[in-house]
Amino acid sequence: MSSIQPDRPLSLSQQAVAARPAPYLDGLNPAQREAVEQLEGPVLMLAGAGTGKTKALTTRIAHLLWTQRARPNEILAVTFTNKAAREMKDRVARLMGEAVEGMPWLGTFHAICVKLLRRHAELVGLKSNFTILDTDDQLRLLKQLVAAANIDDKRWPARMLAGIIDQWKNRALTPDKVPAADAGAYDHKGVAIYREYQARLKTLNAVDFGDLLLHMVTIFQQHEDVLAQYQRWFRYILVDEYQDTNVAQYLWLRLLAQGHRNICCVGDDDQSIYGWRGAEVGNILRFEKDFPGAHVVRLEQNYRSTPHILGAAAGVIAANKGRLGKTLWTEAEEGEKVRLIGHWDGEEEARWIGDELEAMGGGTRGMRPVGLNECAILVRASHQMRAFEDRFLTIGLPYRVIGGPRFYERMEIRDAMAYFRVAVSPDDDLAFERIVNVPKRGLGEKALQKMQRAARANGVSLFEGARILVASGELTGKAKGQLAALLEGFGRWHGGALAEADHIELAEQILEESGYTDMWQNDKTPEAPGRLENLKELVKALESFENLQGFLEHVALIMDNESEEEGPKVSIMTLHAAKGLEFPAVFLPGWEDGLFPSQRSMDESGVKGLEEERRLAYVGITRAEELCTISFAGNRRIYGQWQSALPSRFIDELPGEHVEVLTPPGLYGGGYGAAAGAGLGGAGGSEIRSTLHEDAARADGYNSPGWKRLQARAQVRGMSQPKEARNMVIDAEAVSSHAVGERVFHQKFGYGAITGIEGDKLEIAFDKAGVKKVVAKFVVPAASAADDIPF
DNA sequence: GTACCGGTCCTTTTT
DNA sequence: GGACCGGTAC
Repeated sequence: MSSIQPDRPLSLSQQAVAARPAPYLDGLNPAQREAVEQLEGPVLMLAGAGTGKTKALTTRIAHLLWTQRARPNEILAVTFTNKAAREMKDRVARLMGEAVEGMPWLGTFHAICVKLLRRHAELVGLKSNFTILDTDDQLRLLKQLVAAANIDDKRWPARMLAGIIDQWKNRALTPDKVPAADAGAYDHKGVAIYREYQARLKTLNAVDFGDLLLHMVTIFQQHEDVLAQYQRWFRYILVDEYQDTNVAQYLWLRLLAQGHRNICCVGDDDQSIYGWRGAEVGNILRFEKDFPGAHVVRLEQNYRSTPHILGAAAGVIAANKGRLGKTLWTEAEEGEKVRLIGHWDGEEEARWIGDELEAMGGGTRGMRPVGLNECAILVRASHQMRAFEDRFLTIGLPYRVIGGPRFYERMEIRDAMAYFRVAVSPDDDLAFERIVNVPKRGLGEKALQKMQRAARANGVSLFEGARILVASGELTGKAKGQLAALLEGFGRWHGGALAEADHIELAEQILEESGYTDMWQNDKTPEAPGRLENLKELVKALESFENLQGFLEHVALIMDNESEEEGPKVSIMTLHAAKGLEFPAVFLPGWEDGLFPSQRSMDESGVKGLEEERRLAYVGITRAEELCTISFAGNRRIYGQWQSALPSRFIDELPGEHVEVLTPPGLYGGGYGAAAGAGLGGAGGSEIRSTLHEDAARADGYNSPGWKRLQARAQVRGMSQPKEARNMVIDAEAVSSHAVGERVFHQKFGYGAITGIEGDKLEIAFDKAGVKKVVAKFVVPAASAADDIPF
C-alpha cells in the first residue's frame, strides 16, 4: 500500500529548537524526568492521581520531537476520550511553540482505527467509505435480526445481545473465535446472531464501534505486510489510561509495538473503574511480563491534594489486593481533615450539602471562600442526582450536570443527522428507516415492510425499494403521495450535497422542507422549544466544516458539544465522569452499603466487583484538592420504596487520623442513631465507627469536635441569615398576592407569567425555560426583581 | 396507525 | 418513581 505518505523534514525552526538544551525538562520532578527521558524500549509510567501524568506524557512527546527521534507523524499516541486527545494536542503544541505541525496519530483508539480502517477496509470486505453505526442503529439492526430469526425477543432482548456481542468484541473475538463455553452459555443463539449481525454489517458497508478495533486487529493478524508497515512507521507509541484498555486494544498495541518495543504506557491500576465495559486491569498488572526489561517509573508526588485527603484515600485503597502499589506524598500543608457526616435520609443530605455550598461561598471555618465553580458533588449512580437537582432548584442554587445525554444522543439531533445521512448517501438504510415516518407521514410498520420487501426482491437499498414501491402503485393514495414527496425531496437535497452547495443552507432547507422543524414547532410539550434550540445549535456546528459529509464523519466519533451558560455553578456528576478532574471542594454523598459499593456490582462480580467499587471510592476522594466531605443517609427512597441502609464499608476503611466526624448526637431526632447505630452497636472495630459510636453515646456530646464545628458553621451561616429572612417575607407576600396572569421572576428560570396556582405551587410559563411548577416562595413579582435575591 | 394502559426493570459509559 | 416496551382498544 502506498497510502502512507512520506513526511516533510523538520522545519528549520524545529531544528533550531532541537539543537538547544531542552528547557522544558527543568519543570519536572525526578520521576517525571525519568519518564520523559527514558525514550527507548518499553516504559510503564505508574502515575498516581494528581501526579502530573499528562505533563510527563506531553513532555515526553515534545522530547521525542525535539531530539528528532521522530517526526510528528511517526508518533502514535492513544487516548480513550476526545477530550483527553484534545488536551494532549494543546499541551504538546504549547510545549513546542508554533513550530510543530499537527500530530495526525494522536487521538482516541477509535479515531485512529477509523483512519487505518479506511485505508485497508477491503481486507475485511468493506468499502473505504463505510459508515459507523452508533448504539441506536446497532440495536435496531439486532432487533430486526432477532425478529427475522424467529427468536423469542423476551429471552433475547436486543439490548442484551448487543451487550454480549460488545463484550466479545472487547475481547477481540470474531464469531469464529468465540470459545465453545462462551457460546454455550448463550445457548449458541448469541453466536448465531453475532455471525448474522456481522454479515449484515458487511452488506450495509457499516461497522459498529467495537468493529473499529476488531477489524484492525484482524487485519494486523492476517496481513503481516500491513502490520510490518505500521510497525516501522510508528516509531514511538504512547498510551494514556492504560489500565482502561480492553483485550482488543491490548492486542492492537502489542502487535504494533512488537518490533521496536518503543511503547510507553501510562496508567494507574488504582483508578481502573471500567472493568464492566471490558477493561482489563490485568493488562497493566502484566506489563512487565509482556514487555520483559520494561522500565517502570512511579510518579508519586501529588500536586493536587492535602495530606489528609491523600491519607484517607490511601487508607481505603490499601484494602485492595494485588496492586502494583504506590505511595502518594505531597508537600502541601496539612489542611482540613476529610469530613464525615451521617443524615437521616437522602433529602436531608441534599439539604445539608446545599447549605454547605451556600456557606462556603462566604468562607467557613477559617477556610477561604470557595466558589460554586470550585465545588463538585460526585455520586455513584445518576439517579442520586435528582435529590440534589430538586433541592438546588428549590433554593435557587446554580448547578450543572455533567454527563447526561450528550448533545448528539438527543432524539432531535439524531433525527436531523439521519436526514443529513440520507441526503448524503441515499443508501443509508438505517438512517432512512429512522426518519421515513418522522414527522408522521402515514408510513407505518406496514408501509415500511412493503418497502423492505421491494428492496430485498430487487437487491437494492431501502431508498430504491421505496422508489420502486411508489412506481408500482402498490401503495394507496395518501401514503403514496407522502412517500413520493419525501423521495423527491431527498433527490433535490442529494443533488445539493453532490453539488457542494452551501451546506449550512442545505441543512436548513432539509429540516424545513421535510417538515421536521414544523413538527417541533407544532409540538406543545415543554421540551419542544429546547429541541428547536438544539437544532439551531446543530446547524451552527456545521459552520466549522466544509460540507455535510465531513460533518457526519466527524460527528460519528466526536461531538461533545456542551453549550455552557455563564456564571459559577456547582457540578454534579457520577464518579466515573469525574475521573481526571479535580475540584477544591468535593462532596461524596450516598456512602451506604448497597448503593456504594453497589450491591449489583458485588453480586455480579464478587470480590473483583467490590475492588472496582473501592477504586471508585479512591478516585472520588482523590478528586478533592482542599476539602472532601463524605456523607451517608440512614434512609433512602429507592424505586419509590423507603429503604434503610448501613454506612458504606468503605467508611470503615477511612483511617481515623484523617477524618473528622461531623455528625452531632441527637441532631436528627435520634434518627441517625437508629439507622446508623444499628450498624455500630457491635464491637465497633474501626476507629471511625468507635468515634461515631462515642458521639452517639455521649448524650451531652456538645464538646465533641463535630458538634463544635457544626455550631461554628451555624454561626457563619447566621450571617447569611438575612437572605433567608428576606425570602420568608417574600414568601408571605407571595402566597397572599400571586394571581394567574401575573408576571413573575425566578432566580433560575427568569421571567414568566403565572398560568396556574396549586396550594403553594405555581405553574408558570417562563419566557425562556418553558412551563414549570415552582414553589411560590422562590418567585417574586416581576417588578421587584430588580433588587435580585442574593443567593 | 395511533393512543392509552399495564407490566417490568432498574449502575457506572466512551467511542 | 418512572422510563420503556408490548399489547390491546379505538
